[in-house]
Amino acid sequence: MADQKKLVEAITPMNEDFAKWYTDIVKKAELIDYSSVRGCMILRPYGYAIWENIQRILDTRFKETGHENVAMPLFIPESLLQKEKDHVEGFAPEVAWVTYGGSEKLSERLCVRPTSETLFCEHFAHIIHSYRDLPKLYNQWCSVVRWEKTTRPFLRSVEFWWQEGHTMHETEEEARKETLQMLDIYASLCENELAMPVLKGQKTKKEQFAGAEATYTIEAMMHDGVALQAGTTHYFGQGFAKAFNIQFTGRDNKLAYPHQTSWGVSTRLIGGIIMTHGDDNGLVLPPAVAPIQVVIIPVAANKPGVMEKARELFARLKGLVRVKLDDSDNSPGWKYSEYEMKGVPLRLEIGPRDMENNQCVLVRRDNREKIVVSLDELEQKVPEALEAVRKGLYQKALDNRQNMTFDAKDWETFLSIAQKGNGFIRAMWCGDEECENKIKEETGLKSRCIPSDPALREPIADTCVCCGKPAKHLIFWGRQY
RNA sequence: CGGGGCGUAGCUCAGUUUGGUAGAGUGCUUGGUUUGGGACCAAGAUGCCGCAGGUUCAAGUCCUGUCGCCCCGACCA
Repeated sequence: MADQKKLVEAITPMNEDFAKWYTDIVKKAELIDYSSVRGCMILRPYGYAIWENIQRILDTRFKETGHENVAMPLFIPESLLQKEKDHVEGFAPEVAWVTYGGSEKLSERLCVRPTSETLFCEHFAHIIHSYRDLPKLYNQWCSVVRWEKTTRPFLRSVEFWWQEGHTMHETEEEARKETLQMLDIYASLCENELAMPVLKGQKTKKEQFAGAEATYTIEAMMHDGVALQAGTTHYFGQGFAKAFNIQFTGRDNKLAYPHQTSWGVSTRLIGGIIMTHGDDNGLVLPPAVAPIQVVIIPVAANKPGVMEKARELFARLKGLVRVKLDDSDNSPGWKYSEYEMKGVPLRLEIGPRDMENNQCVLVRRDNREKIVVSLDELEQKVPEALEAVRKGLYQKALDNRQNMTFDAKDWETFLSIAQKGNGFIRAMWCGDEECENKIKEETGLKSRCIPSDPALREPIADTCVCCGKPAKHLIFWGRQY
């Protein structure tokens, strides 16, 4: 197409500079704006609407599984943060402190929450007395602050929006089950609604959350082969409960410490969507979270009956999908490019030629396929096309991941794959943190996880890829965002 | 936190070398013609030259400081 060139001019091509392509998209699709505070972003209506859709899906599932929403304070007194040793060591380097109230210096400085385990624990200590008070299944939607040195919109910002679930259970078994249940809910959101394949697994000790006994993760692979930690769930055991003196009287009339979990996903998921599905024409949104699922574009809108027909189609689709009619006087070509940039999954064109044939044209965002649809079948064909987009996106992302996942049985192979480019490397590991550190140092790759899927966990060799000692686990390695 | 680059109209940038009336393209507003892949004509509006000091008769331009953004590294759940 002659005009193709003009379309791509606006966005830096992916293959030329992936990082620039990414920032072009977040700005041009009007997802965010930068603010005057370093690393803090303004979520604009279009970006926030995506987040709202993610929230709605997750919040429904949290409630279906018995969780309740709460709101905790923004501030954590320093003494409270200090209570759990590993936790404070993990977070201290990146917390922001409030030292003044008005013009008075505070007697104790307050940390702006980087996560709220300590606040929840303090509260749990007040409200948990008996096994009858358990489980406590809490969640909060909020923003947190971590003073990151290098920031990127959605992927790593100083302030970001997320949900954090915090639960307390009578038994270890129940808490561990909760940890895995929430991981499944996250994975299902990613795989189904976000059309983003994720690898479920357990983090190594080195990559565990500060204060956790076990950390589980879903790892996505971006278009460029770099990993994105899309969500984590943690089993805490009784560590925090002991540090915060949370005790309850059990069924046996003895005092016991409850077993705890926490879990979270953040606006980083939006970064994942961008880098999984986006292309050189802009954002590509999975239908489930797209603020606009179908955009209706009238062609030759001044010709008799066209606008009326467009409004009629809008009214027919309105209760069925999130639909927008663009009746502005920009040219159709301009609108095509604009909504492609914004990732709208489906475009509906209606013009005089279509009206003569009682039809309209649907165009898929993922592959630009044009589908001519009889207006009699509109209500069936639109949802079908949206579902086709979802499947197409998932398959493309899955193919990309498979093409960029490699096995390495020995160190030479590992090195040569790591040097060649990005992607996941599957390799055996002895379980020793020294090997993990060495691999990080020499290749820049970190362990993503020990996969949950037994088929993926199947040993590919007997010895550790790094030191040659007997291997304990198969690990997925990769660079990360 | 180290190295490099950059802050001028909503956006992309020229102007800084050699100090002397604030610029272009695009976007925006109004009117008209158009409309199946970023249309065209005409008229108009838009600036604390990132911010604060300094040098100078005079600073977008020179000096000092500071804030922010981007890239590469280090750090990072």
